[in-house]
Amino acid sequence: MKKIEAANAAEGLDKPARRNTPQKAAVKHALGEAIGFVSAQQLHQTLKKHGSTIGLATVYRTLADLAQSGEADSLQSKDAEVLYRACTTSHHHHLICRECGLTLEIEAQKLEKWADEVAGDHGFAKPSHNIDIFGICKACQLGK
Amino acid sequence: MKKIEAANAAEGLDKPARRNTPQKAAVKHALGEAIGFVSAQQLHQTLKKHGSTIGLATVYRTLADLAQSGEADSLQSKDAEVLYRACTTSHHHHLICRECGLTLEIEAQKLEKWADEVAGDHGFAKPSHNIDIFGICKACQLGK
DNA sequence: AACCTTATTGACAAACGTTCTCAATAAGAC
DNA sequence: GTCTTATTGAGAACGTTTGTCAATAAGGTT
Repeated sequence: MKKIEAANAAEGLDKPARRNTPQKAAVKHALGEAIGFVSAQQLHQTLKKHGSTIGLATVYRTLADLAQSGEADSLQSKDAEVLYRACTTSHHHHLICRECGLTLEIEAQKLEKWADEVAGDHGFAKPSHNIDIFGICKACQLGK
Repeated sequence: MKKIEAANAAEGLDKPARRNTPQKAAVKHALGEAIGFVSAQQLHQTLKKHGSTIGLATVYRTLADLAQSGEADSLQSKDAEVLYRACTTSHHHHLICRECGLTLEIEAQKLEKWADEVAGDHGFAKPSHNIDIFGICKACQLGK
C-alpha cells in the first residue's frame, strides 16, 4: 500500500522517508559534546579519533540536514568554512569568543523587531537577518 | 638617505611603501561601478571584458587590501565566497536583497550600543559584531 | 634623462573546504 | 526472511582562494 502523508502538507512535497542510522546519531552526539562552534572537518576528526569509520561526506550531509531542520546553528567563519553548533531554543543569536570559541546564546526580542522594521520601512519583504557578536571572554582575558 | 616614517607610528611597523598601479585603480573603479556586492571572480570577469589583462590573483590581493583599509565592505555569501562592495561611511550595516543584490546602508547607533553592552554584560572584551539584514526588495517583489 | 631598489604583477600551481558520483550497504516496511 | 530504496564511504571533481616566482614597473635618487 502506498504511504499516505499526514495532512500537514501545505506544500506538495512528499519527501522520501528518513532513516535513522548510527552515523547520524554519532554526528548529533559529537556536535552536542563540542564546545562552541566546530567545523565539519573537526567533527570528522573527532569521530574518527573515537573509532568511528564515518565518511567525511556523511558528516557534511548530516550537518547540513541538522542545520536545515533547525537542530543546529551554522555560521560562516573568517576562513570561508562553515561552523556548526547544536542549538537548543528556536531563534537566537550568539556571543562568541574569538579565542576559544566559547559561545553564549542571546535572545533579543527587541532586535528581531528592529530588524524586521528596518526591512519593512525600506519595502523589503520576507526579512531575515544575521546577527552575531564577537569578543574575548573572561577566561581568555585572564589566561593571557 | 633612509626614509623616515612620520610620527604617527604608535606601533613599530614600518610597512613597505605602497605603490599606485593602474591595476589597483581599475579594481577600485570597477568596484565603485558595481551594483551591490560582487565577488572577486565577478570583478575579474568584468575587468577582462573591458579589455584589462589583470590577473585574478591581483584582484584578490587588491580587494583584500581595500577591505582591510576600510575602503570596501566584505561579506560571506552562502556559497562560501567572499563578496565585496565599495563603502562610503565608516561603520554601518546592510540591508540586502536576496534576489538582485541591491544593498542599502543602515546606520543604527542604538544597535552598536546594544551589541557592546551585551558583550560587556557577559564579561567579553573588545566587542565587535556582524549584523546584516536580508529580504526581497520592492522591485523584485513586483518583477515577479 | 638614466638608474636602482623593490613592491607589484600575471600565470600557474597548489591548498582548501565542500559537493558529487556511484557501487555497496543496511533501515524500515511488508 | 525479503524487498525497496535511502544512506553510506571512498575518491574524484569542483570552485574559491592563496602561494610561488620570474618578469615588470613605480617612485625616489642622481
